[in-house]
Amino acid sequence: MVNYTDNPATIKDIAKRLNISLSTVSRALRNAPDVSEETRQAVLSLSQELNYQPNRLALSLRQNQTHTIGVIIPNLDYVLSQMVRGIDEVALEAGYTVMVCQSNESFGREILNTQRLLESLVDGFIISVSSETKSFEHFKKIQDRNLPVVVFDRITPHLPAPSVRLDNQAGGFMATEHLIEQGYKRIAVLAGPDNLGISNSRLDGYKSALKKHKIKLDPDLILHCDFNQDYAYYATQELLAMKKRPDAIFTISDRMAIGAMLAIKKKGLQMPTDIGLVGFNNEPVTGLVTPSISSVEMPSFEMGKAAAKLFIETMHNKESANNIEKILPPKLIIRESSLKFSV
Amino acid sequence: MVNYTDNPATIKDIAKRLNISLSTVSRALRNAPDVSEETRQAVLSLSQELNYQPNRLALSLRQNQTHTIGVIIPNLDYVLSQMVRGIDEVALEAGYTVMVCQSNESFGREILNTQRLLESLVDGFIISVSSETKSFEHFKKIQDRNLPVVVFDRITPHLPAPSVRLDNQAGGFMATEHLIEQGYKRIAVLAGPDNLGISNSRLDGYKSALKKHKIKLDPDLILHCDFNQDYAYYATQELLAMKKRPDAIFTISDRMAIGAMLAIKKKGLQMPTDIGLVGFNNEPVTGLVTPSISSVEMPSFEMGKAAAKLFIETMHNKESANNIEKILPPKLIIRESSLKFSV
DNA sequence: TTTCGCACCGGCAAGGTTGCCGGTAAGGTT
DNA sequence: AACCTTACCGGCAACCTTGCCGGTGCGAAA
Repeated sequence: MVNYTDNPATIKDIAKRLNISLSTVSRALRNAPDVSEETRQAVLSLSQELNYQPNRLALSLRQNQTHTIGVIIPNLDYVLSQMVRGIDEVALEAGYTVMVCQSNESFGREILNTQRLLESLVDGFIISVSSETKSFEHFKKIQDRNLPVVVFDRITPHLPAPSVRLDNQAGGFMATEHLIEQGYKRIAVLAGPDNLGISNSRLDGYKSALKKHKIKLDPDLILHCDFNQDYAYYATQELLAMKKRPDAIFTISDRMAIGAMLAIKKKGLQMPTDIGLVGFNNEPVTGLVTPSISSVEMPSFEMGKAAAKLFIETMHNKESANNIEKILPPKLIIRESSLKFSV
Repeated sequence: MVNYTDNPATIKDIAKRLNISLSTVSRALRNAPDVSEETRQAVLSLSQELNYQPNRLALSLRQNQTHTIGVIIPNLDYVLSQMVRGIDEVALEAGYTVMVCQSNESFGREILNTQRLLESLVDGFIISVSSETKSFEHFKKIQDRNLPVVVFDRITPHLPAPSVRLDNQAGGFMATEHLIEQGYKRIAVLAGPDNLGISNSRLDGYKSALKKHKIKLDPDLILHCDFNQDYAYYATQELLAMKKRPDAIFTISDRMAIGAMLAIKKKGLQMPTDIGLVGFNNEPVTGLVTPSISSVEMPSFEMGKAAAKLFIETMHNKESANNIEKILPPKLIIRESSLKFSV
């Protein structure tokens, strides 16, 4: 016996066919009490026969929640793809659907995205902010509506919320200390935009490694540039043109490391002998280029899972979890670009 | 003057405050006729003051459409990320929101995803099928409900629907012909799983290039393996261990090209002199490794946009557009791995 | 016999929006 | 004076589901 109508069956159809009320059918389907075993069985079997599926729209309208999470991310590069996969994984498990919006690192687009997701009545947000973002008014709207927010990866003090992030300082520290231990003396940094916490933390790690090893900080060796291969290329050319050029470069991302590598090669310098290089993120490409590039690995997939888990927790007890901050450890992957001596 | 309640304002609130009926407010907001200019202005200004935003849930329930597109893709690698960005772009413009689900190349997961998206009452689907998928029952459910479907990239005759794809045969052809013109005689292919149309088309292109240049097809030179770097690595080792080993390899994806490259290097052979190599997709990594790898470029971002546009069209006149098939041209990017003579 | 408790069930309203229809008043037409 | 048009507006139902409350009938206890 099949569905009689084109439209999906509703509770009403079942009620009519069984000559009982809507309420009873509803109760039967939800395993609520106040239904005799007999009618429950009848309802259940008929609902199967009609291939009944509850209408999520009506349910959401009634219960005022959509079981949907809005995810805003700056792009879909390697790292973020992994994170999204992690979020997806956990969300699916918990019965949530995910709406992913890319801001493309654009402030205006990010505003538009939040707008759209708010209109879609998502139950909350998981956010990694765009590098362009310096004002946070659009996110306040979210919290005004009392919706849970979890920030991850790129966090910022301007958006207080439970967060999941890498221990970026530790990452910067281990990259720098590694270079120091390999005998490099003048270590430059290609940092990101200076409003980006993620970049500044890695920079802090760099600084504290220098401090620990009693190396004087040279401000000329710190360059802020866009999170981008081309900018890094030009910035590196500048670095290499200095009178006392650096003998190692730590870049805040692998994209930038690639840019640096290209500039170094163009200049005719050899890694690791003439100059050392360490990147960040451990994208697969770092292991494939020649020389292979050392990089700080972050557990992206795990971070995504952690963010989604934290979101679900925050969802379930809104107040308590407000100051939670999950910090995951990085791991240095040493490759040819920085390995003067074997370890 | 601010919102008086915690909850977002509804049409009801406006009606009450202005002492008019819900219907009138609704009409005023939708710029429908039958509203005096005076009351319309009153409604509009009050709705701004209260920061009224229509409740999409109620709207969707009423109008039986959610303005949401379900997107199912096998993963979020470089190419698919670009495509998703293209889809996003067009969908946003057209007032649609996108729900992206990754099947992770898993058949079971793909079923689950369609299930979930159907429950979410998406207005239709944009699909690129998993490589594992050999049965298509789960997609039939979609078409049973008369929802529009557009397939892209990985299309299959088992799922008839308007489609957007690369001219894969042309891609395979130009890659192969290029190798032939460079003087390679024994050209091997690393193909994907043999149920994957995308792979078979590229293979067809390979075959017709051989035919055109009167080169006998050697079945031993065609290897099917998983779409995956490691498998390609082992497959290439096999190829290189043959008595009469191939002097060029065309791989159906860049991932596989990387695997092949590693195997070639391990064996101590030189590209392009000892052996030529051409990949597919033109992922950025192909331009960064040494030697850089020639690859067939596909306009991923444009394909995503085209898919979304086609979806919207299909949406608007359900019947007519059923047999549309948009085919985009590939472009060969020649790099060191296959360039014996300059062009 | 009355009262109570229990097991089961139905009606109504609400959630926010729109489509359809009917209604009113003012003005114009025959 | 009777009728029609026009411009505007409100009521009701529907989309689908659930929560609350108010039943009904029956057996058991007082």
